[in-house]
Amino acid sequence: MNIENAKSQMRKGMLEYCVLLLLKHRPSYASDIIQQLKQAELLVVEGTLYPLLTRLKNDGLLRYEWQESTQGPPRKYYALSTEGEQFLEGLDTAWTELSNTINYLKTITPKLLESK
Amino acid sequence: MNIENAKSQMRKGMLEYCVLLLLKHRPSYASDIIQQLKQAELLVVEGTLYPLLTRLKNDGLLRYEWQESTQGPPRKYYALSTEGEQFLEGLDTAWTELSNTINYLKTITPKLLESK
DNA sequence: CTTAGTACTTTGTATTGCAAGGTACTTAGT
DNA sequence: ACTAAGTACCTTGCAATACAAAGTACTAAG
Repeated sequence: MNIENAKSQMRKGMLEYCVLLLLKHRPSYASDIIQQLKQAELLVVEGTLYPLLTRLKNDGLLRYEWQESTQGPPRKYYALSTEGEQFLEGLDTAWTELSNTINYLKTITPKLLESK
Repeated sequence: MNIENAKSQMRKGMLEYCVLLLLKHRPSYASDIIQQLKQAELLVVEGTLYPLLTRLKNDGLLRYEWQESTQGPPRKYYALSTEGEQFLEGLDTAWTELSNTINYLKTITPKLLESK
């Protein structure tokens, strides 16, 4: 067990939320999403993102359309469906609840954190 | 894909963090931990927690000692090791970073949230 | 026509949450 | 004694998913 593995585990589930947040902002294609998440300091790789996008599309939360690129092969631009927007609202709630829970747990153990 | 599964995925990785936070507060045994997390509205079941505690112990992050109970069988009280405390600090950092990332992603998409 | 760049996809592995079932100790009732 | 109920710990099998690695395909430049 190392801290990197723990971070990776923390990202689990959050990735789905982050990707939907980004796509709500604007439709994007996979490589673009990876770059945007990188800017937000969330490292994701292709082998993670492509299956995730396919899953979300198969669940009806996303749709996509091909668009020509001025450079290189065509791109698959993903965007939220109506159902995807509703789902995202559910995730917003879940995130708020989880965030509150953890902050609550942190408040009951402030002593040791300050004693450093 | 349903929202419950998504929530479950979100909890992944966070559970480890939450359990360590609780054990920093005070040494506890498994059933007690489940009750405490329930109070914090984080539902965890035995089949999840016992393997997790065993993992953390095998990784040297926790230690335990048996204690007699006035009612029922003896209990395994888990507590953080020195290494566990350091690990927890790493998770604190990871949590803060992840939290900041998501809040940042939320700030770039405020429009649609307000348009409801 | 080869090379580099970009983009999409798939396969195999490891981790881990969870449902379900099992073991064992203690106490109370018959 | 024996049984039932309560508490606590543990294990097995399955499903979801992050990730590394390797593969396919299109475009542009030399």
